[in-house]
Amino acid sequence: MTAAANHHGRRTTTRTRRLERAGIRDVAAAAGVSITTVSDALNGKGRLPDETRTKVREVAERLGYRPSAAARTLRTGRSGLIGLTVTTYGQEPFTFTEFAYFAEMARAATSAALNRGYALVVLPASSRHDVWSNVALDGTVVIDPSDHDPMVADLYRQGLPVVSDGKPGNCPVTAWVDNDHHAAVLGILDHLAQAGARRIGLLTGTSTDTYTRLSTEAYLGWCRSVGQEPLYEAYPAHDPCAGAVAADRLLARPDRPDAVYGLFDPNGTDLLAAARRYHLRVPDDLLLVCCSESDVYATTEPPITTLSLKPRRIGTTVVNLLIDAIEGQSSLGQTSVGQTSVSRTTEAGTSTGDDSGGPCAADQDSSGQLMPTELIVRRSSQRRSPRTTVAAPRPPGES
Amino acid sequence: MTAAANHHGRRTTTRTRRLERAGIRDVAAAAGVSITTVSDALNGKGRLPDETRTKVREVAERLGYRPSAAARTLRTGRSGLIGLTVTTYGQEPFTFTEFAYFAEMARAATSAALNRGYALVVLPASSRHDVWSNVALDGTVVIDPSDHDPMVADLYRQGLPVVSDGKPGNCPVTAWVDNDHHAAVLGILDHLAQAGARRIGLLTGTSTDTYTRLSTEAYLGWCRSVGQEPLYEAYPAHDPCAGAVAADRLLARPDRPDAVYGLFDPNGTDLLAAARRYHLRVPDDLLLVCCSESDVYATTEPPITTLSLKPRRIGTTVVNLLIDAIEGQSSLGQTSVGQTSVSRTTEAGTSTGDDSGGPCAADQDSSGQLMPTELIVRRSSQRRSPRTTVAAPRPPGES
DNA sequence: TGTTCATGGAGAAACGTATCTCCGACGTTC
DNA sequence: GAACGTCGGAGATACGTTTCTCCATGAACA
Repeated sequence: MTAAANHHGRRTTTRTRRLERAGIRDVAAAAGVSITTVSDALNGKGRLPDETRTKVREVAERLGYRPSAAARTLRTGRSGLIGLTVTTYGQEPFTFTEFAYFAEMARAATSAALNRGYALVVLPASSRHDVWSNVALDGTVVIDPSDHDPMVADLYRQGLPVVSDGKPGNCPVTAWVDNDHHAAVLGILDHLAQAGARRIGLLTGTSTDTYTRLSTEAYLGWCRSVGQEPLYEAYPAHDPCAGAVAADRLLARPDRPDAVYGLFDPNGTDLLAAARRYHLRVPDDLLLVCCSESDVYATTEPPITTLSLKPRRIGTTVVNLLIDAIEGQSSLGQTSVGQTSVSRTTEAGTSTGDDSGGPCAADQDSSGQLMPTELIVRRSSQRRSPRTTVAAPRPPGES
Repeated sequence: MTAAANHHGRRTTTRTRRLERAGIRDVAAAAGVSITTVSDALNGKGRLPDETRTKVREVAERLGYRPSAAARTLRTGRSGLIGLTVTTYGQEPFTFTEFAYFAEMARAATSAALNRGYALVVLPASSRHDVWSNVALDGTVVIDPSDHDPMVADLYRQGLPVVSDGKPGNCPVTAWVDNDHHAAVLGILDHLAQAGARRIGLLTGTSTDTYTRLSTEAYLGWCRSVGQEPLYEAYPAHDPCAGAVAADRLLARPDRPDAVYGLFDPNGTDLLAAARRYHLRVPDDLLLVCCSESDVYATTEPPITTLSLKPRRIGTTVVNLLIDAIEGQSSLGQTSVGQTSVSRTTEAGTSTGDDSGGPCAADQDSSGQLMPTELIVRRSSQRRSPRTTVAAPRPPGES
């Protein structure tokens, strides 16, 4: 009678396991129903009376039944896992300069994924091929892919959705999200000019990623348009010491700028230290802005104006876009980003066009979103009234 | 002849797929060998002549064959995935105060896992049950588990190895790693006393995690042993503003301390700001130390002495311990941590003892490792010669 | 009394791999 | 020339699900 024994002849060694984890068969046997019924009851499918459902659930609970994720994945083709790929310098998983940005972004991405029932697995681009080809991914988020990124290409070729943070150079992606770096830099330069800057310098990087390239181009374009000689120093952004040196060089020039924008997180500190060395008062002699997600710049002396790329917003958007693609909802325009205001939307597409032959996802265009940035104005870029954008609750007794 | 057609009668609809990804069967058919041979050739198992191996590999490459991770996991019971669980405050995946610590630790853990062929999946403890029960994990790293953590208990009950960062309170784990918080605090207090401190204050937290508890206890014990009245302020560490307020309160006391140790990362900044408000010079009027992984304290004015918990070392050790457990190498003592010097090793065991009945891993004791910390001495805690431990290359022209 | 439906549920076929078992063929050796 | 070890590889099974198909049963209806 116990329907357990005659499972179609399979599982002849019924005795020898029994120690192992309970499977769906065991639940079915214990509940006196079929496997189908258990599956349906637990997953809320099929047509079953409530009593059957609750009974099956009880039995499953009692046996401590946990469905095998591997089996489910094998059957359904969905793993509920999305990759978070990050470019690397040297051995380390994430880049130094993008540290705060990345951490915030990853945090938001994790939250967003979780909210929709997915988990994130971190896969540095430099990891051994066998590692990330060994995990069943439903899709991948790529942070700042390099041109012709082999990993991205391989993933895409497998038919997996790929969404990138940072407008992709030359690799095909399902969608991308990026800040409006051009507008951001122009905004900062205008802000500095309005504060009285006559000669604005730039601290930039030597790498060829999108962020560095677009920002530098925007700066050069602005210089042309207002007729200012470009004043910039470029350094390898992944080297923390090189930043301090470059900042020093920039302020040591005979044609010293009276305002500087630094593209990378530590630049504020670097520039402040350099200014101190040359006895330049900030903001009186030198206006300062840098791009950073760190709030230490709220408490430096003086507090430094920063550009925030809003990594949380980016992370959330990227993940939601990816999951939309995974679940086949190509519902453009309702990204459910919350209160995000998208400043502008352009179309990208794999402009090379010839080898569009991705096995799947070939029907929807590779589209992108530009997200706005936020300038947090502090004393370092203002010569008059120190009016801050973010009104932090100030403890009493401030001088 | 083409052995493809008669696969035992299965796959009757051979025509209809063909669009999908190539499976091992397709490779076998194309290479004119059996599935077994393909599997063996690709995995370097079995007895096969080299020519067969290379031929199979060529065919597999040509077809773009990627083994199904899900199927492999189902068959072998190994997913190559390890969970990284982190406690949460509110909605966010990781805690605010542990931010830099966590980021560094996670980074090292990711590297270490990758080096051994595993990938990390981030699973906040607050995530929906269905999410993390839906991913096939080989084991889990838990950061600072709370007492009787239900998630940890559930994982452990499933027979999964669990290694915790932070000595676990009351939940059973396979192994744990923690800093020697007691020794660290005593070291700092001695250091401050040696620098001339007479009344050392503490900025601590109100939460009950191991770190906060052990550190506070060490402080209180030290006070007793030297006969000093305890001077401390506790605040909810997850609230960034509360830290600034608590720092202010501590320095506003009538029995104001002449040295303070802050347990959390932002405390250095908080205390510096508070000292400025009260016109206290650091280090002349007030000695300062805080626990932080951030290098911003190298460039504050003055630079602040910090205690580093060496999160990279912890992350590496934790992951290696976990993978050792997963792979059944209960080889204690050869953790392959690299150049790490373990200061002391104690034995913990699930001291409650009664329900040791984890289905697996029951043979090896739940053992722990204490790792040393590092005090990075800077100006804020020295009244005489500013001799730093880390000799950062200083740019020329420093005043 | 037969026909139709809705209900509740059982059977069995995949999903794609790893691996255990076994088999033929080909030297070797006594 | 028969027993035997080794090489190279094929067959088949199991991993634990989901899901498609289909069958009873009883009620409603003509």
